Amino acid sequence: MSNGSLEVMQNVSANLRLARQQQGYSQERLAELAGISRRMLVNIEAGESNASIATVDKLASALGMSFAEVVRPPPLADKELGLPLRIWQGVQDDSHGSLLESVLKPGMTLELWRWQLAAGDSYHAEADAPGCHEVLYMLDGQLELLLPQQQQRHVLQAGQSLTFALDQVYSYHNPGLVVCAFTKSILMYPHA
Amino acid sequence: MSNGSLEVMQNVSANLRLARQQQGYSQERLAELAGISRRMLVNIEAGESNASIATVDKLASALGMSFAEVVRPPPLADKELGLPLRIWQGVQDDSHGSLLESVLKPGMTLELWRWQLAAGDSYHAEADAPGCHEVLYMLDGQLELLLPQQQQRHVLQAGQSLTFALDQVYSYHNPGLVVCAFTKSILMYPHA
DNA sequence: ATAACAAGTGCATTATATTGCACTTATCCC
DNA sequence: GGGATAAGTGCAATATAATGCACTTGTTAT
Repeated sequence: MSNGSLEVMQNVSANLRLARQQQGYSQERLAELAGISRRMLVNIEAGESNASIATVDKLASALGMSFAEVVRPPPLADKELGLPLRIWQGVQDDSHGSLLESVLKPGMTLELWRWQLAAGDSYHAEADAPGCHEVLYMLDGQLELLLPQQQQRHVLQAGQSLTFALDQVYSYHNPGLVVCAFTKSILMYPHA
Repeated sequence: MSNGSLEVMQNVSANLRLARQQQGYSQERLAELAGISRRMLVNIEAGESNASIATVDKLASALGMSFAEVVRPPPLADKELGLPLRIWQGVQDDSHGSLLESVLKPGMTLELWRWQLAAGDSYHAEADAPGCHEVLYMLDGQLELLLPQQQQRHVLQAGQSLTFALDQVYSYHNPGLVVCAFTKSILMYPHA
């Protein structure tokens, strides 16, 4: 039992219920997928249970989420496309649900972009000037980064970040089934 | 019981043991501080127990850590596969529903943070060194930024961004009814 | 050598997470 | 109306997390 006062469990119940509803599962179906009883899921969603790590992990997996995602404080609710954005520079939009926009005025030593790539979408970029570095921070979903010159391929998850030099070709790809979102910072001055 | 195969519990045991030793606590002392039995702590550190959320949370608190910190993969996950490329799993620090997460390793000329402020929560900061600039980009909710030295007050909405110099006091406040989230970039110019 | 402390083990006991089932309530559809 | 699905409740039964204690092992210090 245990009262629902534990903050972490409150996060768990809120996140689970939201994710379950967004994916269109009933409690019974999700419990079945996770391999736990529906009774337990009811308790967890109601915040009336102090679940074990394993139980929460089963539910996270069944929903395609990481444990950290389920445990973290309230979700970035309206993740879907079309949230109000103030745009400083032109928007390049490639029709099927992807979105590229510059968050900052151009001409600074820092560029800041917010990107969304639709499921399955890709983007290829040529090499930029030496001394430029990119900082990528995943907000939602998954992103696959390809660096052919280094024969490297990385899959980034929400919450992870990655830094690399921009004097090489690279390409993005969204391997997931849902739209992914990330911020892309470009540092313009030379740096060790 | 449960075998020690669950990845999250492996993280928990490794992180707890490391933090406990770094802070110079014996198992008995930590168990006492956390309000759990020493036997349980032994099991958890040995990875032989599928602990409950509440138990892990008690231990995290006793060590001055956040739940997320205890659950995250060990810091060695700092995988440096290729030299110019770094993946970094953010370090979180959440208290009473707000969340401050360092997205990048410290020590770069660019810092990148992800913040969440609980509804009604505030944060006050003293003046930083000249030459530092902040770029704030709202992801969700509302944020009120106060710059008392300039007698300015700005309310930012999701999608908006704002830049200001850090050589002055400033404070954040979440005036909304829901949690707000934003990224906070700090640019550190070597000079000027 | 003895004492003292920290860490690990085995096991019976207790507390509680988890299950299963029967039931209610509400909504939607034919 | 009746039938179907989804969500929530109460309660006994079971599995297991969590406790307490006695014990071993290893280390350090006097």
